[in-house]
Amino acid sequence: MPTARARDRRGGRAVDEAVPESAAGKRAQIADLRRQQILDAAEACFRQRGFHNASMAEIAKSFGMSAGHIYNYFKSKEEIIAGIVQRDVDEFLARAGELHRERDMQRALLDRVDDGVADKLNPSKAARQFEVMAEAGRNPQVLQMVQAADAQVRSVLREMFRQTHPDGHSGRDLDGKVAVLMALFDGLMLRGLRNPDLNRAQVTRVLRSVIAQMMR
Amino acid sequence: MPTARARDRRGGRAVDEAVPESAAGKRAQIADLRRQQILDAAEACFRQRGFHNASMAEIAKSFGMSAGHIYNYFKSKEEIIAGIVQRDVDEFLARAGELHRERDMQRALLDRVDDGVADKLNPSKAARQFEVMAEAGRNPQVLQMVQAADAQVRSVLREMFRQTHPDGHSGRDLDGKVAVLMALFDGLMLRGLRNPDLNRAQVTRVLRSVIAQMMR
Amino acid sequence: MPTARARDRRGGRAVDEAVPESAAGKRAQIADLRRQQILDAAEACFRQRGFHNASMAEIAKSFGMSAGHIYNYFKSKEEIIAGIVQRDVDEFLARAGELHRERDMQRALLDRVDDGVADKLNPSKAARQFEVMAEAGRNPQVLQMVQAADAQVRSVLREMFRQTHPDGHSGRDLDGKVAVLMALFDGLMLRGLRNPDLNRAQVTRVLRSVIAQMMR
Amino acid sequence: MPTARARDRRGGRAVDEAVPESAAGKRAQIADLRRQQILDAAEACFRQRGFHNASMAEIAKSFGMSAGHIYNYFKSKEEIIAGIVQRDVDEFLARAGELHRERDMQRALLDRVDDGVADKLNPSKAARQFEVMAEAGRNPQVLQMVQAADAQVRSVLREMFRQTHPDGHSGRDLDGKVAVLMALFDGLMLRGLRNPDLNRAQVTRVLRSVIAQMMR
DNA sequence: AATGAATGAGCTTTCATTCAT
DNA sequence: TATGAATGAAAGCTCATTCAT
Repeated sequence: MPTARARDRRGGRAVDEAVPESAAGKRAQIADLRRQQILDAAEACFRQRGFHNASMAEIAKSFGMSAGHIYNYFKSKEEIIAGIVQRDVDEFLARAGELHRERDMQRALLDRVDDGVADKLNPSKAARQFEVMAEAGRNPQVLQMVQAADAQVRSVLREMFRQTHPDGHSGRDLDGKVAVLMALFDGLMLRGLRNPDLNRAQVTRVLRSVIAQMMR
Repeated sequence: MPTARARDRRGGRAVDEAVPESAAGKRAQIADLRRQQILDAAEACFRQRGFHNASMAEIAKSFGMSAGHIYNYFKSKEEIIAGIVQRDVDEFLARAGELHRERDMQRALLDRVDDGVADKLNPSKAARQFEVMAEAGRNPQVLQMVQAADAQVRSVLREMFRQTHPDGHSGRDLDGKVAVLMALFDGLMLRGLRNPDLNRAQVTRVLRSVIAQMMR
Repeated sequence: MPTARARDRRGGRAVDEAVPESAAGKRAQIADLRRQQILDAAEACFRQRGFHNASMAEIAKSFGMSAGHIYNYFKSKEEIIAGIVQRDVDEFLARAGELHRERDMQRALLDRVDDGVADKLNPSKAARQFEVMAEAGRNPQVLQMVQAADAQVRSVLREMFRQTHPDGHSGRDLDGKVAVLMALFDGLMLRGLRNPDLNRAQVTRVLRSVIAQMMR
Repeated sequence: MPTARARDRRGGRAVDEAVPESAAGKRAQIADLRRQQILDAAEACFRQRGFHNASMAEIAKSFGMSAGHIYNYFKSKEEIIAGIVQRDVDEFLARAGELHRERDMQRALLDRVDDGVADKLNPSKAARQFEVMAEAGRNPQVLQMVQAADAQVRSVLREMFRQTHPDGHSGRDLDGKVAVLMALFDGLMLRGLRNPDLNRAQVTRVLRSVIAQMMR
């Protein structure tokens, strides 16, 4: 495997990289790849066994790296956890960004309810969210990360409400509406685990109707 | 629950318990007390450090018992976790029971929205819920416990919807409505952690209005 | 059970005890009974689980005594082990005593070969002997006990050889013969465990013939 | 056995091992060394304190390894015990193998009586045998190992008896003779512990004569 | 005499982390 | 860059033993 990797390095360069790329840049790029591999592997292990039951050796072995080597890319297990939370958070923000770029945000949101429900009901994604939230309860760094991301999303949604009814939505309850809207989706994650037989189509229907009314 | 037990003792058992309560009875009483002490201490430790970071020694020391002695009351750490989840679940069911005993369940629910919101936004309670849900993701015993309790609550809420509109609530979306209603409250737990500045009164107002419309 | 025991105490006295037996004597007797009960229970537990895997609690529970109470009769677990070894040793000596009291010791021994073989091949008795011998390897008190008993048995067997051939058995090899004779029986214990399919009758036949020749 | 391994390396592998032996090969070599060190240390500790009184920490410290590191070579303490039993068994079989390769097995056996007696009377070797046998009484894996080895040795001895008297040894008592022959040696292990003053020369003399007669 | 609550030392085992190579 | 040998600190758990009652 080290051999294979070495070959890749020399062979592939000219094609997908700028010609005079510095050796340092090259190295940084590989380092980034390694970081992503580690995060991927850790994510899989954490999902199955939880943050504190998954061992570094396990993570390393799962993609053929030595445990010791991980420490060249992350200072500690904690930092890996933080890295994973960061990716979650980034994905979360990306979605909000998509919504934000739409012209009719309300319509876009309603169009996405189906996807959103499916996503939130996915039990394995949900389980990790809980792990993260539990971690946030005691790890200030993690807490700060999820709170910061949440603030950004709230700001997007606030704008959406304002866009819908420039005057109608009194500032008075705007934040409440945003909170309830977000709670609706967040709450689905618990639903998925606590009621595995839940019918997705039904939920989507009801949810869309509730949201539509909130926006009226 | 301790209250209930105390009632039993005075109320029902004059026959087999002498006035100077039997030694065996007193022992059982102390044993019960110890079990509760352990659960209380564990709860506190778990809240601060999580199920898997809190050690038995820590729990024991936190209320002055030796670690070894705990094993006279609980067979394993797992069993303590299960015991704590059971207490949560019991409390959860007790609330549903209260609702169930009301004549006008819809009105009772709306009256309780304020309390419900306050409860769900309590960050320390929320943190434990996440810990429990994360645990449920990999511990089947715990999963089964929360699912069973959830099923009971759902059945109460289904009845509430039916009571409101004997014919109006088509069976078709009944479960969806129940799910969304529960998701609303569940979701508040994430809100509380992710947005600590959330205004409770605002949320209550919006939430009450959304719920009222769902029931119409 | 304490009740039952109390009844025994009062009820049975006159019959099986001298009339004016002192209270102290009575107590000593009960204490003896308890000691035997403890040894019996310990023996059973040790047989199944070994000296060091059997716990005091286990032993106590197996016959309805509390663990703590055992310490009123034995100072430590070690002492129980010693007590058990002592009983083994006593039984061993009793057999030698029987032989010793016979007029024709050689004939008596040959008559007993069958029983001896059966006894030594009993795997559960054998297993305990090994436990004892292993213990003797590191516990001087136990070692001393088995060595002392062995010396007595050897002296009986020496006498047997002399009785058979007053002049023939040169002192020169007398001890060697005794040793080999004892080794024959001792060795059967290993045979029983290592070869569970061993045919007892065959062994007895061969063994008797070998012994007869040694005595000629 | 280590000797055998060393031979393999120099003799047979010029092909797949470069002169500066491969890193992987060297590592495997060190790993083997470590396994042997652990078994050696464990053997010594077990001899002094017994399987269940000797702690992993003790074993590790006795040759300067950390306790945790042992688990990189053996999955559990049980496995170490099994490893030690395996070494015993291998040695035991090696002796039977030697005998088997002789042309005149009977003569070879008689020549070896002296060594055999010395070996069996060695109290420290004997003590470990008892530990092993006691363990066999409750650990099926260990029991199976000693029984399998015993079966092999019996088969060699059966052949020896047949070789001596092609027709004379009726199949009828053949197994009995083998059993008694083995019991003689096995029994010496108990003799050595129970009678430390035993004169080895005497025993050898008597034993040789008894064996010779059995074979006649 | 008898209980069983309680302790504390010790056990096996796991694991994040370091470091020589 | 990459390995994996090695450590040491904990973890969960067991148990002989003591002691108030």
